[in-house]
Amino acid sequence: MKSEKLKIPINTLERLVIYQRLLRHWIEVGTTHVFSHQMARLAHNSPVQVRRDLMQVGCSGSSAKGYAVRDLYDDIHRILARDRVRPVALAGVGDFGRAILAYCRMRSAHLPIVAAFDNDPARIGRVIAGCRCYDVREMAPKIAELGIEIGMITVPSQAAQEVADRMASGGVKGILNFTSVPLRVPGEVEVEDFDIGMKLEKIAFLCQ
Amino acid sequence: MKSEKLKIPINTLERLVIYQRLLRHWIEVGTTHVFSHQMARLAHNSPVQVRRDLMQVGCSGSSAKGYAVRDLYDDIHRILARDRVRPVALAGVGDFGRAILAYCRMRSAHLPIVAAFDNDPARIGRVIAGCRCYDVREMAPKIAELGIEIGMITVPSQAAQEVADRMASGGVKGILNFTSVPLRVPGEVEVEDFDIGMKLEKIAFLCQ
DNA sequence: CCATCGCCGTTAACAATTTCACAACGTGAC
DNA sequence: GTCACGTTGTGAAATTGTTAACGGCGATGG
Repeated sequence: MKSEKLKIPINTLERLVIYQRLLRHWIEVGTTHVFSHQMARLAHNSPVQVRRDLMQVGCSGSSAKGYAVRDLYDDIHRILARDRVRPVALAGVGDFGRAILAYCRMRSAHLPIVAAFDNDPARIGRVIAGCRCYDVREMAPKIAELGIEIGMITVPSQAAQEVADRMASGGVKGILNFTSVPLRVPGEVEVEDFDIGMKLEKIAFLCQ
Repeated sequence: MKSEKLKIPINTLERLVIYQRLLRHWIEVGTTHVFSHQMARLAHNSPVQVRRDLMQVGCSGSSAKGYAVRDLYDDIHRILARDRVRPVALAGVGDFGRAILAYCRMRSAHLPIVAAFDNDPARIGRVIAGCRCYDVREMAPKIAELGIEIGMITVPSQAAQEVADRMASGGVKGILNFTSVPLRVPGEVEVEDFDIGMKLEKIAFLCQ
């Protein structure tokens, strides 16, 4: 399966990640083949959608057995990761930050959190959930030094913009923003907002 | 603005929530009017899109001053909330759960978290971040008793499905799933997955 | 008072995404 | 062998979402 120069629609991309998660589960359970309708049921979408997505990225199955779990997982992983490790930084080691650090330890290794930052002296210098915590003021040079490409922001709202500025000046390419503050960043930096409030409102609206 | 019988596309809905968040910020800052292009810049989309979204839900502004912040906020709020309070429950008071409890305390009151659940005796019976914590085994009756319509799941992965079952049997209409486990629920229950891993992969892909 | 300007509201064109419909294919039953 | 079945892969249609284009209106400044 060619993973080169594929223009993957944003929606398809999101679903691929979901499929990957499902596949990981099947690998653990020992399932070797799955049908599109099985994936669809767990991914909350339709079999055709699944087939179309997989077709779009060049994966194929057999009409008799469905898709080979292991192969499919590897293909998707290759597409998403492109065989590169991309170090991640996390700013703000509160409840949220700690939860994320813990969560990410269990994940596949191509997006490792290699540094945490905080402004609380009680945290600076310690290793939290397997990750060293630095002073937030060292952020820009550390990001450059460690080749960090992606930053996650889990600081209190008031500090969010300042932290984003530091990340941007350190040279990150993308920011995952967990605060509800709309960030202003240089044009070349991608921002993805991760807003609990939004999802809550969304599901409240959908199921009323 | 009539909030009745509007069929709002899912994408528009998501953007409305974003606009609402921006507006709340402007209210705090004391801004009374905004232009579509200002909203667009912070919402990471185009002025036309903003105007179209607002038109779609029947909000209007003036060409001279733009949109009245307060009115717009109220309109959007009315559309999203429909003048109903919809109690929410949270299962799993770990780091993640606590962070969410704290976060939601500051939010508008139509989606209040009225109960938390856990299986840790050290937490059961206590009030955490302003929210009473019950035994997870009481969940179904409590949900019915308190009229809870929406559940959030922040328990460890292994427990996710069991908790989802309890919620469904208690009669929730929607579930926000923070675990990376694909949930199986009765067809009438809406599930929204909130997956950090997915967002991380997405932004990693986008900014490479 | 009139000209100009910037922005809103709306329709129409355009692009994307999803769904439909069905051919092709492998498998298992008989 | 061959028939029936269930699944994949995919063009085409339908739906949905986005962008472009433009008339209109109120404000502002001569």
